[in-house]
Amino acid sequence: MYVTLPDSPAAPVGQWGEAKHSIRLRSPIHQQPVSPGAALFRDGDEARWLYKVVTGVLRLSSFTESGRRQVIAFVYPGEFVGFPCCGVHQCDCEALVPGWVQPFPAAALTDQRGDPETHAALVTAALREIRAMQEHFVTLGRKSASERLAAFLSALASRAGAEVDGVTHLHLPMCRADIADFLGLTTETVSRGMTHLRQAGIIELDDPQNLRILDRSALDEAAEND
Amino acid sequence: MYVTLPDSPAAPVGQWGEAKHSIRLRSPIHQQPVSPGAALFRDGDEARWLYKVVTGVLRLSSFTESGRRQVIAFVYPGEFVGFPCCGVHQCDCEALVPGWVQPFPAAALTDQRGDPETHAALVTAALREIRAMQEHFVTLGRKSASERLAAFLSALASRAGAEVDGVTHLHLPMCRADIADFLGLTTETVSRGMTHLRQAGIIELDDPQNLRILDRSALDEAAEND
DNA sequence: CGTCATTTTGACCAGGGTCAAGACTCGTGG
DNA sequence: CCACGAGTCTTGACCCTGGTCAAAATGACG
Repeated sequence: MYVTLPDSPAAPVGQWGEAKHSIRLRSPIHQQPVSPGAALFRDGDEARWLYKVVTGVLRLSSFTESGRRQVIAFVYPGEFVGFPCCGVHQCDCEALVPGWVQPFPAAALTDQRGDPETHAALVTAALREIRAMQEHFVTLGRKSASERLAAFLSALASRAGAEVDGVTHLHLPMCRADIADFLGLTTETVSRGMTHLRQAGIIELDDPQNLRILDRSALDEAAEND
Repeated sequence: MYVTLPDSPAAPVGQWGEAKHSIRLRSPIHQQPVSPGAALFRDGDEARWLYKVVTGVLRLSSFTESGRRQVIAFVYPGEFVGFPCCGVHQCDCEALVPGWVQPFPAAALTDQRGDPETHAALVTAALREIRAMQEHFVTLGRKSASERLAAFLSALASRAGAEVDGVTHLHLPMCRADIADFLGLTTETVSRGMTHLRQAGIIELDDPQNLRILDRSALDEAAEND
């Protein structure tokens, strides 16, 4: 039986609100801070913990033996990260911005004794992960560069966009290289894609990290057809 | 509490042996046959069952709204298929060759009451699925056409290759178009890739569906570097 | 104001997609 | 038994998307 400790001091509420489908869980483990540069875990690490992002954004990445990087996912508040296989983490996990994560014992994934509520939440999250990855397969395998970028921005807008007067404001915590490595492109191609979307009047860039989506339906169309 | 029925007549042992890491489970549900052309389930179907492949090979595929196909996975004996999200299947599932599958109630994924053994096996399979998908991301996002094909053949050889006198014999139950849609390529590129591997002395083709891997280490090298 | 990292833009080129034609296999029917 | 046709696979010619290389713009920071 787990010892129940009081929750750590109230979850810091940052710029990244909790996602709508978030599952709230009481947990005996204190939240812990994450900061850019320091890895939460690395490929090959023994997986003692899974984490739920409370605030901030994490980046999962995997490497080829020849050093090429593939960004597996960006993880936003309310989402879980660190699903192990054979008790071992499968990729590197780093924070893009300072934030807080809530650890959960990895054993709760396979063992329903202890906290059944946590167990159910973790399994549900794993299934959601599988679905998200299947959708990303289509993006990587069957979409052009501009379609990939549009699909990416559209998905991010749904997760982290702030709608003001019919215009969606979107902050990108990741750099162009991160986006490129997520979409299977180069930074140059991502940059060119941004320029095209800007020239088409679909988005507006305040600076490389902050943009406004002027025409959401055009963006969604660009994500599908070209 | 589940009603325990006797197992269906002995599992037919076909050309595709059970994978080494297979998890044996007693189950109350009868095995069912699958044949090419008939879908086991389709994208959007209510997910009442998951399936463990006993014999045969299945193909999971997903479609763009514009009709482009992405093959998500090929599923070999011993592997599970049909992980739902929100109670719904996420892609189409068809058999490539006649075979048998063992159904498991989808509820056993999220509900630990009933059969805890099945539950644990399904969760473990889901985690294995996540790992396999992460590896495929690297293939789709960061490998050239020839690297993808080599990586594909190498992976298949590990799963389904038959070693005879130091030469790995491999039967491909899927057509070139299936391979292409799995690797994010075209049939022509897959075909050219096969020719290159053949001309390099790495593989030998008896016919399009049957090949021998003459130099496994060269194949693995081609999968990584080029 | 200088340095450094990131982003953008341009010029060039090649990997792989597209289109088209042949080769090969297999099933069907005359 | 052979002709025919459909489907799959292979090969060739061409060209476009997007990668590569290089340089200029932009911005952060000491």
